[in-house]
Amino acid sequence: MSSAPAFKRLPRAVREQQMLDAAVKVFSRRGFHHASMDEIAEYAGISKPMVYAYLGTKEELFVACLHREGTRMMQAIAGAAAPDLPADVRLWRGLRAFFGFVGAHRDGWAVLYRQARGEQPFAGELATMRTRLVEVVAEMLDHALRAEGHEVGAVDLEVVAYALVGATESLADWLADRPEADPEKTATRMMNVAWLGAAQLLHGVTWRPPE
Amino acid sequence: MSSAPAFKRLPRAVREQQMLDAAVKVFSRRGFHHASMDEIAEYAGISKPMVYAYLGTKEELFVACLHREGTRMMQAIAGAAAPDLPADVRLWRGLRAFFGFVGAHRDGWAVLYRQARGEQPFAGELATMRTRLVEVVAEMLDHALRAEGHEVGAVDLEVVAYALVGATESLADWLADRPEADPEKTATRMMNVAWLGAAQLLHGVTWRPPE
Amino acid sequence: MSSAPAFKRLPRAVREQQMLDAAVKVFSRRGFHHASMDEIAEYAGISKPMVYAYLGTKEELFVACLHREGTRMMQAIAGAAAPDLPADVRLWRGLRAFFGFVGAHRDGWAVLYRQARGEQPFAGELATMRTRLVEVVAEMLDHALRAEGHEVGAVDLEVVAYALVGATESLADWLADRPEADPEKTATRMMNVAWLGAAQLLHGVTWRPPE
Amino acid sequence: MSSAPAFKRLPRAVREQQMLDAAVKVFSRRGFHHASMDEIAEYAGISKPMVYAYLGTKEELFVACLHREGTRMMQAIAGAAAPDLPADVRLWRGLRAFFGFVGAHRDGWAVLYRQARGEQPFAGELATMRTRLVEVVAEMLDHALRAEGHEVGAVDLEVVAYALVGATESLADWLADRPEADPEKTATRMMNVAWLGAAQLLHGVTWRPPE
DNA sequence: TATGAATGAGTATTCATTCAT
DNA sequence: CATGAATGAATACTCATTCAT
Repeated sequence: MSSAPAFKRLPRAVREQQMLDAAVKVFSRRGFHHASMDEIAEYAGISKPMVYAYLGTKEELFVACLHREGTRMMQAIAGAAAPDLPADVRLWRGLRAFFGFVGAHRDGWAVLYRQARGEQPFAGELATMRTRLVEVVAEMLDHALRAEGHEVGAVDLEVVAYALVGATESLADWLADRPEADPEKTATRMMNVAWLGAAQLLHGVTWRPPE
Repeated sequence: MSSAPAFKRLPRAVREQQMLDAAVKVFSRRGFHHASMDEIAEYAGISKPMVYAYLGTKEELFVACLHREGTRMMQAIAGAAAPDLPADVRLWRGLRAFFGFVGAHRDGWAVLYRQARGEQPFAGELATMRTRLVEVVAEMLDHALRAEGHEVGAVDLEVVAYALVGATESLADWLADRPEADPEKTATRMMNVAWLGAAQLLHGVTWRPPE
Repeated sequence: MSSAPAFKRLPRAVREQQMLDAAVKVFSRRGFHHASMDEIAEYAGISKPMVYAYLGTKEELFVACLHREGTRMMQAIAGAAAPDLPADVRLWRGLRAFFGFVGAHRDGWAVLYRQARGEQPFAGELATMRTRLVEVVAEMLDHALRAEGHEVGAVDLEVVAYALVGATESLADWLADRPEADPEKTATRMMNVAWLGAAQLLHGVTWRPPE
Repeated sequence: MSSAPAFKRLPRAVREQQMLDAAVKVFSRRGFHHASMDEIAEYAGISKPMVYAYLGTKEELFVACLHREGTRMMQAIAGAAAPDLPADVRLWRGLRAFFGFVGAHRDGWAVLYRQARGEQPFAGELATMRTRLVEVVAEMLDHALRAEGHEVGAVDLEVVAYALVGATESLADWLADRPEADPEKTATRMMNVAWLGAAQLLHGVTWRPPE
């Protein structure tokens, strides 16, 4: 008698998470534009006005999804790569955590992120997220380079970090599209590309355009 | 009566190019979904039914744009990287051509491509395009590796090529967003990342996950 | 065979008038907010997108109605009150034309106007229309006053004109709500109030329509 | 524990007045349709269900506002124009009180009234209010006419009263829209129009407020 | 009494797409 | 070949109103 159907009149915080869960699912499946607020609400087992009341417009909802998933991912990475480890170990653990996360949430961050890149309204949120990633990577590289006695311009560092992040994103896509692929192996491959390249840079080896 | 204005009744091929020009502009500016067929037709100075008659539905039109721009880009690269050159030179020339192209057409391929990545309907076309790129890169690497006496699994090669392509795409975005940036310098940076990494691989150096 | 159903594929100008007719009817019946674009379109025998294509948003449509009806009314008045007549004759003819118009279009201008007064978005259009009326009246009064050697401040004139216009509007409402009432008689009564004033009436002075 | 904040659990009558205050403010600012019950409740510092419990639906709430403000206005007028004074003095005092009231509550009665005129659901309430005004005016005129030995038909009287009320409403709007305007002056102008009529004004006759 | 949670129903607006001429 | 006219279908968003606690 006292345990009435537990899914009615839930507190706001709970409902918000349910809605975000549903939204992530639907946005992932359909894409931002083909996802309808109706479907999201229905999927969340709630009526549309609640979604608007709690999470705002469709764009805001998408940003909220992106934000939550992005934060989770960053936490996964941060939890894996302690800042007092050597750069290569940090990079490896970070990559492993990243690909592990992407592999474990194949309809989460990677898909939303991919979609957001095509839409101007999300440029701001995206820039923020990518900047956080790039900063982490750049800081890692910078750290290592200084330890070896090298100095690199900020722009150079940023660009290299961008390249690494891009490569990683690309492999994340590759992984997200291949359910049978192994995240750990993918991370290893990425590490090969990233680190063997970076290691050279660390030792002062630089490629120059011919002539 | 008989001397009608010279810009009417153009041959079909010319008209199509005009439409594609308009479509590329509008898709770039607004994004796929926010671009309206009305605007595209108006921008092309033609009526909407003509667009449909010549180039089909909106999706087909977008694919046509993507295709044309992609082909142009591939040609620019192919024209720069002759297959009989050494791998590093080919890679460098290819990258330089690529970034030069992206820099010169800042509202062309890179933007369309970025948008297409978020939309499922274009997955096929995209896969085709990326595959062509990946194949070129993979073939380049394979060539070089065999010359050095190494053998690499197909999947590994594909993944590394993916990573390189992803890194390159990422820097293309970086470049497309920064009008003041120099394509050639960006190409050099990318080459540093790609080649110094790849070169190690060529020499059989491989990174292994610890323990 | 050649006289196909005449109400298809009509030229724009015709359709626009049909739409305006329908919109005036529906807005009058339901009021601005309770009128739905659906109903207007259906009433006009056309699909909704056409309404948007030709007349714009709901607000713009309402303004267009207001404008058309207002212009018609002003023309009716202007056609009746030639500027070279004495002020009282002009006033009388103007009033008669006005009430005649309102009486003849009981779901037209007066109703729309009444509705518009309550909604802020129409303040601009309303001000314009009322200003035109007030100007006509004020000019008439000023004309007459100067002829008598008097001079009155602009504000005073404006206020008096406002009062007259207000009184007239009020009677227009009164008339619009009473199908059985006689416009001409109403005009006469208004003329009495406006021209003679209550005090005169109290003393048994009464204005009579000429001949 | 027992000394709860003193502004909770107020007696019903007080709460109702608070709500009405809030509602009048919001309705005035936004207009009937654009005002939301949410905003009203928030503005009143109370939850929505309370508003419904105390004052009923949105329409009923609006009517209640209209009613309260109208009653206040009528009291202001009635308090100023004692029935044993001569007609012109009563009219003058009534007008002065009316414009004074409108000027002092620029977001009260006049605005609500203006809005109500456009909406059919309020026709009844409006008619009642206007009728009360018209009756007062008509009675005043009738009184005076009989004193002078004249007799006028009921309809004529009603129409004249309507015209006067309409003129007054119009000037009330004029005043409500012009924060810098002086209510007393406006009343004087109205009195001139009402009492003397345009013809008198043309001949230089002017009414002056007594004393 | 008082409220946070919840919703049904309605509506403006847009857009790809197709006839009829 | 070329176009103005026309529409079906979809969708974001709002709001008055009511339960369950």
